[in-house]
Amino acid sequence: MRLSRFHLATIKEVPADAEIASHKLMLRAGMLRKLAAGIYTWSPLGLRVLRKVEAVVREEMNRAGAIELLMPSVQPKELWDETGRWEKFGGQLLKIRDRKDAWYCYGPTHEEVITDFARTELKSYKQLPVNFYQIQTKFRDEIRPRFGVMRAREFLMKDAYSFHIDAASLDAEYRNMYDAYAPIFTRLGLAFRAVQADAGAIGGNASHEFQVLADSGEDAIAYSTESDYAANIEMAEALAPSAQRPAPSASLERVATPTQKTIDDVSAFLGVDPKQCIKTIVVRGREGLVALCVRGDHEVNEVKAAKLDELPGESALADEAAILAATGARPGSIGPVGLPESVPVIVDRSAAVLADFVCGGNQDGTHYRGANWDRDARVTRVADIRKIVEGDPSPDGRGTLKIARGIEVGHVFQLGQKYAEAMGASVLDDAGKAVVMQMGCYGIGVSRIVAAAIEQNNDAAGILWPEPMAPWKVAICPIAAHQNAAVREESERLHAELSAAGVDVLLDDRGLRPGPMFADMELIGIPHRVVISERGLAAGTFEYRKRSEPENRALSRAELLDALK
RNA sequence: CGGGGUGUAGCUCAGCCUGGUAGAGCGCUACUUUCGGGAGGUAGAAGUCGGAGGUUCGAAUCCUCUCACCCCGACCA
Repeated sequence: MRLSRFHLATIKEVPADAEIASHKLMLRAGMLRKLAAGIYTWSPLGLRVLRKVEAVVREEMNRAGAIELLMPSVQPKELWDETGRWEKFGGQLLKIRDRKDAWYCYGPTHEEVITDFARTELKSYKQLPVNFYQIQTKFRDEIRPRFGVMRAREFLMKDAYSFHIDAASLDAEYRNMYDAYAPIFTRLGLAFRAVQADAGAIGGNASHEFQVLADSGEDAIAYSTESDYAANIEMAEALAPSAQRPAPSASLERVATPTQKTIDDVSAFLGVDPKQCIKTIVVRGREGLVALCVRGDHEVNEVKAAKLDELPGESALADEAAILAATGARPGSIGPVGLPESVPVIVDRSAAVLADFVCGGNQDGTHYRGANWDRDARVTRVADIRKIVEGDPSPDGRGTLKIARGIEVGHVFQLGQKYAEAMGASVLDDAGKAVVMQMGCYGIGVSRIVAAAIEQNNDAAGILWPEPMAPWKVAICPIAAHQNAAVREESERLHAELSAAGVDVLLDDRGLRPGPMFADMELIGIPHRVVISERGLAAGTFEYRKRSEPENRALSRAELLDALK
């Protein structure tokens, strides 16, 4: 490729609204252009990278036995009504209307469409198992898109869906996909970790996420110092403390805390460790309100809480008026002591072993000290409802937990029969009996991988692409070619030779001065650079530099070709 | 959804408080000198000041409405 015939549009200034390295660099390198919030044009340069990622994903999916197809991005409402997700999916679903006023959505995911496809295509157990995938544009109307293509509304995703006669077959394919994902991210040069995950809105049983490790990641993952345990912090179990609850030794006493509402304020005011306080959160339950109690230094894990039987499947804070009506106090003074019978009190495992604790007084401007479970406060149930913190014991009993940040680039789910059941997707088994199929689904955020790779691989000069996703492998940079025919000829010859050898090579024939030319090649992250100059020609060597290394090397022609092929 | 902020040339921004002929840097075009780490000179093109309405002799500037975008929050008990 001759750069003079390509469209490269790098910029020196950092665009104002980019926050993180990958977003800044993608804009500076001219890979992206924003059209609207969370909606981007991929420039020719950006697209080259995106296509390379796509190619690796496609190759590994094919290798793992999945079959590619392509589904429509616009989907009729009727299909989504069948699973109830037209309503349940919420605001992320972009709903649109056609000229006849019929409703459609722009697909945020394709369980409905693939299940519809499967129920008409698949009739016999002999056609199973089968795994269909596509690489396609999705749209999710995110509350707050940010960081460029890291969290965009429109994005490119690889989504695969497998169909099975039974759970054992699903399990095997789940394992197969899990095993196929590691080589994808490894080939793309990413440092990643597979973690146990919550199934979220997609639903289902087993679920793992593949997280690229990066400080700018939006997810938190917990991992053990001693074992290979790793889980999204939403899922990581906080074990029950081994200690038994001490017997009460203090008597219950109401104290005035006129302006102290937060745990920090109350504990400082009363001279008590936050670990001796109970934090009470009031959420909307299935019927009425539910009180969630955790230790003062802990936080409620909303994902865990949402799974409680007492909650309607989501964790939403109660509004102040409802809290006041039910407890007699406002947030800041709520506690488990003396709550009405109608409010279940769910107590976290760590909170349940406290004695003589401080908690809200259910009367504005007061707290209790010396409170005790059972004696003073009713316990409906003890459950794991808090977020783990660093230093908690690992749930597998080996080591303690640490927390790292991650970018979710892949997610595998066992859906079970959730969609097949709702949409009536069944096949005949070997006894001629209709059996509802088991399903799995497996996603990879293709466009997000591009951003994640940059987060992990950049320096002051720009991007350092892992070779498999670099827009070109080699850049040829002629110095002062306009005044030196030999430089021109040698550059052309090397370009032709490498191209013929199948090397993805870029000849920078724009005629720029060396400074801007080098700056551009470094910014866009070409892994290998060869400088052709009068100096080098005179010495009979090529000046070669690896993007990841600080020094040039003088190579003979043979050495150079060897290094680049 | 709540709070805060910003919309002026392709990009980054100044000008607005205190109303009076639209600015800078980068980029772009032409010519020229220069040619191993984002060069210099000369000349030039380029903006319905997000949109609508209002106040005023006069609005980028003041007022009202509206749209878009950005940031923070949405675990506070």
